Amino acid sequence: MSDISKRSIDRLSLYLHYLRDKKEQGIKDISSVTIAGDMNINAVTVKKDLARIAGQSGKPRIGFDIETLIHDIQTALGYNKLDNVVLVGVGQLGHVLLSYNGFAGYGLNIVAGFDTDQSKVGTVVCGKPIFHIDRLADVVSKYDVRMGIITVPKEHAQAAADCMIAAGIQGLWNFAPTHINIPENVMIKNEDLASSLAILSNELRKK
Amino acid sequence: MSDISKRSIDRLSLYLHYLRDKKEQGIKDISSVTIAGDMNINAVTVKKDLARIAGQSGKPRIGFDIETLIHDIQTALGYNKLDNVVLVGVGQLGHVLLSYNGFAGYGLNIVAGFDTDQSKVGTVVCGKPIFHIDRLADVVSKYDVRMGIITVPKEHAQAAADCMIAAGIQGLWNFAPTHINIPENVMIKNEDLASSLAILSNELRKK
DNA sequence: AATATATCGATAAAAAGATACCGATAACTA
DNA sequence: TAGTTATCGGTATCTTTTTATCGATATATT
Repeated sequence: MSDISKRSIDRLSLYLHYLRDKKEQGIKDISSVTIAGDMNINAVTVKKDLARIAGQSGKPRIGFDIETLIHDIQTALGYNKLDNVVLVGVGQLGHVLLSYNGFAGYGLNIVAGFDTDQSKVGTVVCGKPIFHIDRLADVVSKYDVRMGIITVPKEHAQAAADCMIAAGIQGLWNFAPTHINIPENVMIKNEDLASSLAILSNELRKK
Repeated sequence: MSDISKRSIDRLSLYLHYLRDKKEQGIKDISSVTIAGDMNINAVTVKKDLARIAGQSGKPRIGFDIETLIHDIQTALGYNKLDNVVLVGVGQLGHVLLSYNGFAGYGLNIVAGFDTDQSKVGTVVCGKPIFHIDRLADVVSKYDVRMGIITVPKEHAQAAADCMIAAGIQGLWNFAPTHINIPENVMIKNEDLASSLAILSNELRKK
């Protein structure tokens, strides 16, 4: 159940957006071929992706029940359970993420922000308290936090990561544009806007 | 030269961060095996990635000259030429991207922001003028813009994309969490934070 | 009720990507 | 100067992912 490829996860996420749109339009059922056509993805790929995660099996001449399918994808992507996470680095980007109310829809609950700047400590951003980094371990154990978001300047990214790992965090979501060393048992996902951009730019140049 | 795989581009971007760190530490040369070891990537993969884009060939027992390698990666990723882009949707996230000075280092120059909100039109964010969306086509043709960033609320994402495509933009970088329909000849890169998160969360669950 | 058709899901083939192996080469060492 | 060693780069293999093909099935149509 857990061995979904990264590309498949990426696509599932796209299907989800697409299906929610369709549902809002009042459409009840949809076929994999229709999805594939609208999204410019090979139909068999779509079928494979859906077959792996769908509880229902699609009906010939009808397709899949959209509502059930949305639920299945959400479950597969982990959006239906709630994970507590913390955020370290309450700068501009940190603010944006703290303020983004949509995360709950993705099974993510930011319990608190952390910083070393005393002028930020004690404030509240969008209902989330900002603590000094010293209190990280407390919060992590209290709220059973497994994931942490890094939005500090790149000079402090390694130190922030070390703090979080010491506090018991197992998964890092890194927005700082730098390489971070982590032990084997910790996962990291680098959110590198520049590389996304490079991919787009590269595709564009091919034309 | 242009047919670098997406995964390779992703990795090249990581190498770049890593190599810049090493350069700052005063290190002159580095071997692919060292890079691979530090980054937990297979050594052959690193060699292949570098071989494809490096102008120099690495020297036995020394490795690659870091400075040259950095330059080669930047060239391969398109960071050494400057592309003009526009941004549509001057909300919170739009502000962050407009304010981010690091883009220049990635060959990206945001020439202007666009919005429909009259209270925003005419203002300047971080040196970049905000225009009404009606003026998009003018700016695109004047500055030879090929790429556009979408940071509008998801309800308006399709309309924004249509505007940009009509204005002649060929590549879209979409931050709105929704599916966008585009013609065949236009490229789109969906920047889906939720799916990144799902990938991390999924890896975490495997353990 | 019988037939036609759209769709699914499974199996097979093809393509892409990652990994292993090995000879060649240039720097280090004695 | 000669031998040793670390590293590169190319070829071959293996794995993963995508795409193609085909029979089965449920729905719609006549």
